[in-house]
Amino acid sequence: MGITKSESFTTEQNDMANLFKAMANPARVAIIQYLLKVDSCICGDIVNELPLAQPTISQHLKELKNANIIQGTIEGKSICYCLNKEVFESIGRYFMGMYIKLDAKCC
Amino acid sequence: MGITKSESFTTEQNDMANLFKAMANPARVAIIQYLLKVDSCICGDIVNELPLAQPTISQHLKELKNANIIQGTIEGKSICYCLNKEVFESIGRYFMGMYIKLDAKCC
DNA sequence: GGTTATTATCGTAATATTGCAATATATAAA
DNA sequence: TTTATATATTGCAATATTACGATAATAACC
Repeated sequence: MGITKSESFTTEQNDMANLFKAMANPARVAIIQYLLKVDSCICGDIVNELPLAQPTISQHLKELKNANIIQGTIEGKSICYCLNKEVFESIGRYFMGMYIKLDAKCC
Repeated sequence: MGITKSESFTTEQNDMANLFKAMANPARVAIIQYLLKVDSCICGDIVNELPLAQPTISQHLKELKNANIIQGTIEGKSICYCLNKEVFESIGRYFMGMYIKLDAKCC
């Protein structure tokens, strides 16, 4: 179908899936990496950094914002974007927690 | 289009995006959580655990295998699945690394 | 007011994903 | 060899995603 049976799964499972979905695109990975590289707010030069048209990037930024991965504040006629530190901490803990729990008692 | 311009991005960016894509579905999140919960190899009762048809689950397992998130070994007439510990460690480190790098010098 | 620069939205085409019924394959047991 | 059980593959319909041109909205500047 292309329709995921979200109602069959827990809210937590759907939330995790949506968070991963927000990062499941190379353009959005590139945006995140760029924001990490400059290590500060970026006011309006993301479009020049990526090989995609402006509406496309605007759409990707919107999805990252919806997922709470970045935040944008209006600054004059441009918008300043930066990464949401807490999200990365919680994702990191999620995976490190899994790693620690896993005993690798595998076949 | 629905087609991502993969060729415009680095191999690393595409690899990360593909890894997230493999986890960007509640059914696949549920499979991972189930394998984590039982904390051992599961030989053939995944289909009974999820509210999806057998071909659908088979397909999800295939995608998780392709992403190297799980591995499956044939055991008689069923297949034993378990999580790939290293993947979770490296994803965890990736995010914790981002968290540490981020100075939160945000607007 | 008008102009310019920046970002957002709309509409749409191309492609991808999801889910399942039907069927195929594989292995064990009888 | 036949039968039962477990998993994979195929084919397809419904829906989602990606990208972009055209256009709108917003805000600074003159």
